[in-house]
Amino acid sequence: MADRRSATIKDVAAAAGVGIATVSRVFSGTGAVADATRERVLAAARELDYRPSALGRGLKLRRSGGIGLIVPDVTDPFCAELVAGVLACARTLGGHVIVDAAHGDPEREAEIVDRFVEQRVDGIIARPAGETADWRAAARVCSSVVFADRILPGLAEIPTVLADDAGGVRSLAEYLVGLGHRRIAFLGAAAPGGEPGVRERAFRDTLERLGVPAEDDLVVAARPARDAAYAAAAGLLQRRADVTAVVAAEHLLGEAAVLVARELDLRVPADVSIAMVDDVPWAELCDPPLTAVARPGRDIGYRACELLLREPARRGRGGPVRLPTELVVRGSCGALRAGRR
Amino acid sequence: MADRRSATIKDVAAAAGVGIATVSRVFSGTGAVADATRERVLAAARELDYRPSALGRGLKLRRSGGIGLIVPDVTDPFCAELVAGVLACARTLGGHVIVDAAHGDPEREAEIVDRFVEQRVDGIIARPAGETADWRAAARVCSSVVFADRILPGLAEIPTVLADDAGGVRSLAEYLVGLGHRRIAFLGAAAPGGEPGVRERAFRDTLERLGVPAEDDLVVAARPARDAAYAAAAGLLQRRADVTAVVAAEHLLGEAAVLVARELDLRVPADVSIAMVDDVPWAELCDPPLTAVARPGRDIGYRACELLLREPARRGRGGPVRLPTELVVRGSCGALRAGRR
DNA sequence: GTGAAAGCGCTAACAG
DNA sequence: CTGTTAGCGCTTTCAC
Repeated sequence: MADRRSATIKDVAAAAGVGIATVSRVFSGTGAVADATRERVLAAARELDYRPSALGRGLKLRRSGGIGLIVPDVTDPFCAELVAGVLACARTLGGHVIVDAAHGDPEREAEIVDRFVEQRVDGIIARPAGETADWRAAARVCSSVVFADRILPGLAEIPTVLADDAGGVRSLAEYLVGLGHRRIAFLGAAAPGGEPGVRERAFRDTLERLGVPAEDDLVVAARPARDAAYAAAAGLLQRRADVTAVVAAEHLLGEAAVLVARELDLRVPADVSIAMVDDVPWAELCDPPLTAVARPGRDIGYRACELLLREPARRGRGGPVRLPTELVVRGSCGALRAGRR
Repeated sequence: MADRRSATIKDVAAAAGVGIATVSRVFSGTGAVADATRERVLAAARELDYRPSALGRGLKLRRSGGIGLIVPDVTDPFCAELVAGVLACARTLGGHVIVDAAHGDPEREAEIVDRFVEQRVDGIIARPAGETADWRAAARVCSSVVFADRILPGLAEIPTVLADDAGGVRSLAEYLVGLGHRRIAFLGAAAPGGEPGVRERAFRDTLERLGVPAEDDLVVAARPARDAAYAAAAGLLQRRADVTAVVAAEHLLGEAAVLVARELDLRVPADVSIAMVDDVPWAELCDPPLTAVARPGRDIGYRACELLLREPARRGRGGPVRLPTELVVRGSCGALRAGRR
């Protein structure tokens, strides 16, 4: 009880009067051990407060049993869901998760990957910031890699789990057009958030398909930061007072739109309809509650982890896994009536 | 390049024509190595794509260089901030962070602690769910423990970093009384969120000090879940139509209050003022924007990590570290006018 | 400065 | 069924 350092397998073996291999068998669940012996070992272990060392085991097995997870920012609601999904899956599969945030910086991301490799993680899940990190080497040397929520152009061979962002934006656009809107603006992310350009392309394609002009002037891109988002939204709404609806490609942009509309004394949805991608928890707290496309962050994380740990075979076959989104209609979009604004 | 298994220190030593000890010295920064030799080693390592194994090093050093972090739920905004703070600090100190969520379940928490001990983490930071886990053993056997945002009655000797919740609630109460409110309700958490009862006590004390009656009937407790929070808020506001202000002890309760007020067609703040603890990102998106007490989640995490890794000496001395909160006044509280409601 | 050797705690043959 | 043995990759005396 007052041992300076914790008991080892050797101590337990001695105390139980067995060989260390037997103790190992008891704790690793490998091989067969007589019930009586097992009891004796367990008793000795309990007595000594023995904890098998994952370090020793890991060294022998040359894997740590952990997985590395890289997200841009753990405080982003979507990322947090992603993390939660990975944790949930890892738990059922008996692995632990090392988490780190790259904050969109490819250099930093590369460092994190390096560190994960040193830790000999069993695999890495990342919402990648860029191609600086040596993903291929990471996947090859000691672990496999799965991307989540973002596909990297040059690394198509890395298995990936995505939300069907295109489908989400499409349903948003169809919904607004269905309400009668014709001058619909799109607030997109400049540095890609999701497959680069996918959302914007889906927006344009859908409008075109429905015979609504997608004016270039109504499609703006902002850096994914609070101030930039606000600036973009304000610029748009002031420049084009005739827009009747805006689609925001991510929650920061949606928030900016709400704030700007309030600032400009535009009523939502009477003066302008607002809808966005990402059904953050506060969407229903807004007044009016915000119509949004829910992306399954948790499922993406869970699935990515499953892919990594459980289905190494199926990885990457047939392109990225794409999970469905869901349009959640609330009160922030209204039917267009003639003569508005 | 096509090695089946990654290069070891031995491979590098051979390739560089030196002993493994020298390679070790180069990579661990220990001891002195001639510049020429170092270059040779580095070159060989680069050639072989060598990554020192944290497993081997950890085994030798009997510590993994990582820390374990336990929160109730990574998707909770406050917890997410806490995690971000720990990550930030760990990064500067060169450690990695294993994260897991206990979801308020002491059993699960105990399992996580066990697992962390097996991993031989250098320390554990927890927003503890309960006393089931053997915190003392964890602190003794192989790592130290620091609590964050919650103090455990029976474990006062564990160093702890807290927000000044009492101060936060006090400022909220003072603010509302200052606006003229006299019938102020308190929505508290039944299962403790923060030091048990601290917020409620601060609320009652403050009112009393200011000569305002704190009616028991106006102080209600809800389980920290969405539905329970809503039920509690609805019950309160319907039962006592005469309350003019409500203080919510955490963001779930504040949100519930907002929703219920809207449901009941109460205008905020004209009919009822609402303020809450926890300045979540969407507080300013509400209409009207919510007055709230900001708790420094990130700082708490950072400080806890610092305490764990950098200042083992100062730990626990002089009671818990208590970080200040800040009252953020927005538009959800108004001055009481005679004859309201 | 540098190398040889002895483990750190554990698992996996291989004998018995 | 169980014990013995040989490492897994690294750090660290201790000589040279």
